[in-house]
Amino acid sequence: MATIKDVAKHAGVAVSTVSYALNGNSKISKATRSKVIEAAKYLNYKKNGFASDLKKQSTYIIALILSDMSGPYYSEIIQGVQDTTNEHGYDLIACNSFVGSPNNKESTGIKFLKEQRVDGAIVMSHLIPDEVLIDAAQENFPIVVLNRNIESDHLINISVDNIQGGFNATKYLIEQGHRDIAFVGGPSDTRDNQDRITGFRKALEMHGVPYQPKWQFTGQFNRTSGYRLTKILLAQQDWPTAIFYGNDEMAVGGLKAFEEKNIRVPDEMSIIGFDGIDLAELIRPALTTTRQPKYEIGALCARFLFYSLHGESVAQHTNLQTELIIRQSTATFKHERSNSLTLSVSK
Amino acid sequence: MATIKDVAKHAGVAVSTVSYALNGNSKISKATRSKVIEAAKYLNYKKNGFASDLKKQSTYIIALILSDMSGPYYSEIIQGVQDTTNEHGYDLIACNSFVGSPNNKESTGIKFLKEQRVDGAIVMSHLIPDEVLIDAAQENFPIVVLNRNIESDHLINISVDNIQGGFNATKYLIEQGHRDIAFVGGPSDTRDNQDRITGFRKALEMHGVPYQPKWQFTGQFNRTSGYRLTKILLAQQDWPTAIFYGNDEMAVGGLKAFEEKNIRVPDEMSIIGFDGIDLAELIRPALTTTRQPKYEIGALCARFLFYSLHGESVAQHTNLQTELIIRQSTATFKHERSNSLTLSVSK
DNA sequence: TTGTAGGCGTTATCAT
DNA sequence: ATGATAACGCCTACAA
Repeated sequence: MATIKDVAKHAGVAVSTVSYALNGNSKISKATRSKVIEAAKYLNYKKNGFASDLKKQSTYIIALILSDMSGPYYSEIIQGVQDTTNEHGYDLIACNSFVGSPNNKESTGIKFLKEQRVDGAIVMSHLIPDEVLIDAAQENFPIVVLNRNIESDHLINISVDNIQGGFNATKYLIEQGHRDIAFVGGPSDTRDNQDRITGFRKALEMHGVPYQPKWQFTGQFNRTSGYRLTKILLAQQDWPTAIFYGNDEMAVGGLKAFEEKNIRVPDEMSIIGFDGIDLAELIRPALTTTRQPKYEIGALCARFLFYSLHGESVAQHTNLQTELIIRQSTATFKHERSNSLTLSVSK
Repeated sequence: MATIKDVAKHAGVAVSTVSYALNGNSKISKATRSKVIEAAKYLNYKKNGFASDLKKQSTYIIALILSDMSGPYYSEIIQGVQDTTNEHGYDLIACNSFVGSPNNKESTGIKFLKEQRVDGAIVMSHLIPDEVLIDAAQENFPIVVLNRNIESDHLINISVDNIQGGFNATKYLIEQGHRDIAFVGGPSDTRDNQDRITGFRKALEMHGVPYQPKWQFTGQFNRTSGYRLTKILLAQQDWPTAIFYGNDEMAVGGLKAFEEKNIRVPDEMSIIGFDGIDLAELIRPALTTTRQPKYEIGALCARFLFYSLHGESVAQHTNLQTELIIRQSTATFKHERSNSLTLSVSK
């Protein structure tokens, strides 16, 4: 690999001259510049990014840390981050934070955070422990975290009001006449899920509907898990008349389980999701859900990061509201259904 | 930011001792090591990744360069790349290659490629010019490219047989009795699209079905474009009985257009997509499509990159086959339909 | 077992 | 306008 020195030698000029010429400094004469450029081309010279970063102490890159780069949920959020990052002339890289390697290596996300290989980070994954974030965040290395609650300098919290979202969704179900409502959710150690449950139970309580532990399920935030848990639920003796799924993906999985059992949604069972992913409106029946302002979340995370990077002060906590979107997967509860359900169980 | 020197000073040892201690070199005594670790913790020392990379001349990171990180199409491919990368103990970062910045800056992808900020790259975006790839690829910097055909050292081509895929899909449509088949595709300057058209026309020709330029449409590989082009197609006087969409997303967009016009798929119109994304089987009617082995593509790209990185020889070109998946969006052509269509046009 | 010192490839300061 | 040179922070012979 040719270095700047080689180019200098080849062009018969000093190293510094090459650096100036290649970086477009105006004090280099036209003749020298073209001589340098030619030599660089001839030697197939490419600047070494690390050396440059090391010297300059900044990269103009920010990292987006996800729990799994391949998830569909992030799609729209990434769009928001991407656009904003671009607007500000920064580069964006995404890395994941899962720990799957055999050698028990740290995840890429943690590595980037610890070694400060970027100018700042947006963390959307819960797989990064709070302490790592707290001691990575610095004056010149701000971090934006989604859906947490960390009180620390240079750490900016952006959250979605999952409690309110869970509350409204449940309230809607109750208003539709449902009193037997199951909650089929994601991992119990994630704040998102906890908050949605909190909202769920709050709504139940406020409307005098008893909470039934037998109808609370815990799994993963994906389709397969939604499918499996629904099958388990259906294997139980008595069924709810409505199900609140922890997210849309789980609801889609649930839908498949109902299809297989020939249970009609929403006539025999109302279901509601969470997130408002694209798929929710494309599937049939179109899914009633709680929309998170995903693009805005992404854009806001990036904006706040840049504000902080530029020394402007930013609110430590920002809470975004959700919106209930009523589609075709929910219906008002009509009493007769209860029987038909019991019937289909017994056969 | 504390450096290794500060830690050395604080711990009362030499710089090299700190380096050894922190990197787990066995020749450091236990006492010294813990002294060093404590000092590091106290000063909140973090190794500077760039300095380290600069010295070591390798990063154990590979870059995945996409045209747009937020696209749903890549989801499964990324999974494959991710798993394989992990298996090999490398880190993976994703960056995009679109040029949207105001200052006409190079895309992040190109920057990473040129400055070799990683140990190797997988390029899935057509926004990176061939020449950039050709002169970025080096002995110690292999590049795997998807769906191109570049003959150059250290450049590994992995392609999906889009011609065969397009051919089989079209053949199937013809076998179902269709003779009036439209092609609603993506950008005409992408190889994927060109190849699918080639396959399409080859099948037409081979079965003696005339090719109709009026039924060939060019747009973008996304839902909106599929929707719009379909509306345009429907605004034309005569309709085909089947449509071959350039990809599944476009077909989904088309489906919406049909729904709006109350045209029943597949009874009145057969449609077929390409790719085999998740959505294709979830939507109603479930989409007949040509499945690309997406996970395998991702995994293979990563594997080949590592082989090359480890000095093993790799085939310069690999061609992966597709598979036709017949679902509910296609039906055999029955003659009467032709009339009912003309009827619905006139009203 | 620990310390010294040179160098990775750039950039930026200061002379010339 | 150009050149010499000292950092940037880390790693690693080699010496002690």
